[in-house]
Amino acid sequence: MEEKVRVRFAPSPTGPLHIGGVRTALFNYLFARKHNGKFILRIEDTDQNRYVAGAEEYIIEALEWCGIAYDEGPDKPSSYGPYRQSERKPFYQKYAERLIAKGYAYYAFDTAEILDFHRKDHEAKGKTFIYNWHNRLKLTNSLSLSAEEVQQKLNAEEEYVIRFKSPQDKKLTLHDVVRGEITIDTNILDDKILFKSDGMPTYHLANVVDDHLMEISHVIRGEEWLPSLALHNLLYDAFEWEKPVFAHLPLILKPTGKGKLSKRDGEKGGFPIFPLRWDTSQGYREAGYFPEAVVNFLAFLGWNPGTEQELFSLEELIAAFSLERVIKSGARFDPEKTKWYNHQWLQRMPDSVLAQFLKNEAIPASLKEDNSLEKTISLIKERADFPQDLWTLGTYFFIAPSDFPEKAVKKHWKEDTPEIMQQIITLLEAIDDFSSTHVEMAIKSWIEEQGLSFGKVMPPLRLMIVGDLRGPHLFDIMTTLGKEECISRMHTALTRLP
RNA sequence: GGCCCGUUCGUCUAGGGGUUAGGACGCCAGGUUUUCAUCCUGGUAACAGGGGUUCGAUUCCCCUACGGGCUACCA
Repeated sequence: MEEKVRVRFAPSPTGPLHIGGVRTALFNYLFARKHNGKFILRIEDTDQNRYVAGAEEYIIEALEWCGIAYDEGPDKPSSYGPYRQSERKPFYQKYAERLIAKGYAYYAFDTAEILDFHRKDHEAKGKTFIYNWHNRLKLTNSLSLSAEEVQQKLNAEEEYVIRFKSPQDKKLTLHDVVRGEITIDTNILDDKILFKSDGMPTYHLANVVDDHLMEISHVIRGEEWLPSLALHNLLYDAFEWEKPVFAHLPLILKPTGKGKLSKRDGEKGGFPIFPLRWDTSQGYREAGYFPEAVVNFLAFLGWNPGTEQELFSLEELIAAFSLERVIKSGARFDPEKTKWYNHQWLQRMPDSVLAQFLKNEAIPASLKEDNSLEKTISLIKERADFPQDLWTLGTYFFIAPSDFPEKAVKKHWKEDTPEIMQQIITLLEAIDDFSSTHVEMAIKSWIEEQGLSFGKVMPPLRLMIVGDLRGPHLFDIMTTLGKEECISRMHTALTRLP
């Protein structure tokens, strides 16, 4: 019998979600769906100073665009709510005090200035200031002061924080699905602040309390949280709560250089870092990526199915996903490969969908009624990475060429070319069945009859029809354009070329 | 600095005591397309270093190096 799976994605609304965050959400989502569990969105807005307006909406919109649907969240309430930590304040106060009552936490009255002084002082001596067992009695807190003094300060409404009393001389064995066992000496832990002087909890308290209250079974989060795992374990033990299973995901690293992927890298490397536009940074959506492609390449950053299949729909990912196959080491982000994924997904899109894109985004209004759109797309989509490429790659299907590249003209437009093309026009005019194979047959046999070379005819013909030496099979283009248009283009070209 | 985590082609990765160390992206070459791109075929390229353990280590252990994270009244 499988335990009930409940997982959460818990972003902080301090700005737009970047693709690293989307990846974390995705893995949680995949895991939940795989095990018929619930996926929860929880907004961790306990830092009032860093709150950014619009960030929560952005997160929700981004997840929706990616197809990562959550079962519970700020806009999808259930009995486990509310789903914004700012709306859960009473819980944290209560549990922080419970910890104090049990002797696992204490009030501390040290000011930011005094702590800062200690830190700098230690640093100057080449040491590190850690607020914990070896100096907590020398500082101002409810362990060093008498009960009367503490009560006096509390009554006077002096500012205080609540700190966790980290144990001394203990070896902790922590468990992580991705990394196995991790051992920690509690003596190097500091007495982390659980409850801030502004009445809000810190991440550590809020996270553990909420995960418990929301009955989270698996905590799947980024590796940056690994150092906090000891504290979180200790907290669960102090509350006498059952711990969830932990899985720490490897970080996504910069394409080049040092460190984890950041907003700057996108600007530098010319690739999106956010799923959707934020301020002046365009997102994957605006850059022409399909959500399917984004999800696909994100899934392969830090995970793989162990088979050689690389193209996965969301449904296929759900079926294939497992935490055991998550990779331990950080993954360098490769913007080139994201293009390849998009190319692959574009090939899988129905022509009707791509046609709609062209209609909406690219084609000038005057040309929108062209009914050969889908046919055109089937001819050019295989060379496109992005929907917008369909327009740049196939403009000539809609607009007759007016310029002809000098280099190509010089190479292929000879003295006798106009005469030959004139005869081709005559030939085309006589063709009734203007299908690709038929036109091809007619022209090819004519070339042979005349004893001409293909090289003398085909390149200039392409030049006249397309306006360049590129594009799909010429006879397919001609059929799509139709007899009249082809002949008209040839006449135009004859007047403009020497 | 301290603590924790990690290290297979340039990149994402498979593998795992005995393998020609496999795939994908990129790059290069050939083929197809009398074009360009796509596509197909082929090629390039890796077990960080040093000690152990072992008949045998890329695989297990230790050390070093390197990389990453954390070290806030931020998450």
